[in-house]
Amino acid sequence: MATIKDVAKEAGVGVGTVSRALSGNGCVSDDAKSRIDAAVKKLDFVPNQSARNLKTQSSAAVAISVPTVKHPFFAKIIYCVEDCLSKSGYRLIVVNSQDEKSKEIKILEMIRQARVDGIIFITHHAHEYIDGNMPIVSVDRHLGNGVPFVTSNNYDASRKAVEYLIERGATKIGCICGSTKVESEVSMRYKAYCDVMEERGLERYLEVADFKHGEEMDVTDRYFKKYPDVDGLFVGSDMLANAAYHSAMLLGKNVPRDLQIVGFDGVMDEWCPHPKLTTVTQNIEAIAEAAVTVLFKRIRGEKCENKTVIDAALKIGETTR
Amino acid sequence: MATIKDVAKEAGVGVGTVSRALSGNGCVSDDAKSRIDAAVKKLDFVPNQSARNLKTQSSAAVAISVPTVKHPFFAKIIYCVEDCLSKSGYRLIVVNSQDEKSKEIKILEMIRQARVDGIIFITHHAHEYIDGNMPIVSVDRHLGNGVPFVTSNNYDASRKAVEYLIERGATKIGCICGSTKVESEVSMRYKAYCDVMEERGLERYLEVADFKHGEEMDVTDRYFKKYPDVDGLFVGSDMLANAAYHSAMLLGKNVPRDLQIVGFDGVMDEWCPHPKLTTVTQNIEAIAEAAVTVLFKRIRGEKCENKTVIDAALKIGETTR
DNA sequence: CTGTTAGCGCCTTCAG
DNA sequence: CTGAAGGCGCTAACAG
Repeated sequence: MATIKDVAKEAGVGVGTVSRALSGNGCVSDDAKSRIDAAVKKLDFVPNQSARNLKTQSSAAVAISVPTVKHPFFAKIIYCVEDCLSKSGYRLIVVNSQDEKSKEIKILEMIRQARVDGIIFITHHAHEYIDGNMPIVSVDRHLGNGVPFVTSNNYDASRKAVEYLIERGATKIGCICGSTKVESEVSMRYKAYCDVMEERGLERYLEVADFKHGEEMDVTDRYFKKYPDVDGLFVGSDMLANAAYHSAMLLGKNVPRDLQIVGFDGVMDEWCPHPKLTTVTQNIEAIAEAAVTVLFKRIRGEKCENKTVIDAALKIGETTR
Repeated sequence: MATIKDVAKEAGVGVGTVSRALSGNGCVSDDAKSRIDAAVKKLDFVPNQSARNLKTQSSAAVAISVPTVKHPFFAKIIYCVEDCLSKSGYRLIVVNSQDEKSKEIKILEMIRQARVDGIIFITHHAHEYIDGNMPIVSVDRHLGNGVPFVTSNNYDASRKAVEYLIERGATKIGCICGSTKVESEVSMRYKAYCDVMEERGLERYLEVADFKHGEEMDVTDRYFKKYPDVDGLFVGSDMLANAAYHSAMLLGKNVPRDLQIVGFDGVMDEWCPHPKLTTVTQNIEAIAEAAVTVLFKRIRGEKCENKTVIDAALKIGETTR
């Protein structure tokens, strides 16, 4: 495999000139440049990234840690982040933490091993010793210690969702959300529900459920047993909303006639063509882009906003009237 | 940040000894070892992976290229591959080719830049200049030139699926499959259907559709318009089978009473809790594990089997009687 | 068993 | 604008 030295010899110049020509840092005469290009082509030269990394103390790679890729929301985040990074010549290393703290700690190690320049960290755990000085950004979670994060405007969007149910004539409005172990913007979703209910003097039918991926329909079945006659339901995620739809249908409820459902995320439509949920659609492309932008700032050591909010919009589907 | 040199000085030994102690190659006295351990701890030393990579000409990283992570099958493959690799201390770089050949070519470049030790390549395109000497393995695709690949026993499993429909009383049995641009094991799915139909002297209602992710229901709607009275349907993927289910239901067909459906993949249940498809379940954990095993052999330059077949089993759900 | 040494391939001053 | 030279941090071969 040819090295920069071979190219230099072939082109009849010094290695420094080749390096400058290839990296674009510093000036090189057109004459030298064209001879170098020819030599590169002739020798089929490709710069060795490891050597570059060692010298520049960076890796042109970013890691993302998610509980599991096997979840539509995370899959889409990863898709968008990768798309964004590849445009800047960066690579994305994906790690499934499987919600295990020990695996997440390994990921944190990667920063120190110079295997990655930064980390996008989506976790349910608290990590004491990470702080805002490290090249880390989170999504939807407060990792604390000044770690910047990107999130949708969960509270406002959720209020709109609940108010929409009222507007469409629902009178007994319930809410199901997943619980979160760390302080998360996601909890704003049921907070908004509670606030709206309180303001309107309406009774609450709230369930904050602790469940695993795959147990969604158990949760919704249980909910309908407990509150059989709600006619409006705001659900904290589309996976759960989809489960609620099927639970309700199997119980003989007609959606949206007997029960209207509004979800949150806007990711299910890619996987399940039916039903088309009325749902708060997060702008995941924008979230990913913002996360990458903030992360790059952190990598360069620049100051950056601690919290970035991306607008989410209510999208009307077939589960409301 | 401490280097191996600092550790050596602190421990009062040479750098070679430290290197041997840390990597485990070569013998080190217990005395030296304990002093080195202490120094490592005191200095909070972490070996620099870039330097290691440069020296060893490897990266302890593998890349996987898929059309999109936003597909349950690929998401699960990635999940399993990552799990497998992380146990061997390897990292996984994920690339969405978005079905674009140009992006795939970039990925191939990564190998040469020594950024990755190997590639798991899942593509719809032909790449002329890759061959069995490169550390590449594919899934379900014949990349040709001796590139090894891992696949389910598509043909046999599909035959069983079609025969199961017959067994359950279906008489007008149709089949919908996605088309593939390269020679792919996936085409065995409709080949099996055709063979069974032929052997039994039954008429075929086959549609090999060329469509994009997201257009599934267009395909199935069209299919039912063309063949309104099939009462058994073998579908080449779960995404499509799910779409067929919803298409049929919206047309007033009762599944499984009027129409029985068998899918292929076994991945939808994680994303959509309903309906529980009767489907040929691929053993993706085993596929991923085999792909990694074969890839490691290729990386070490060992000979390996060109084709690895993993058993897929028919799983009975609620879309057959 | 151990210290020393010579690079891995590249980038980046530094004189010219 | 350019060539030469000195590392980046680590491993592996070598002579003790």
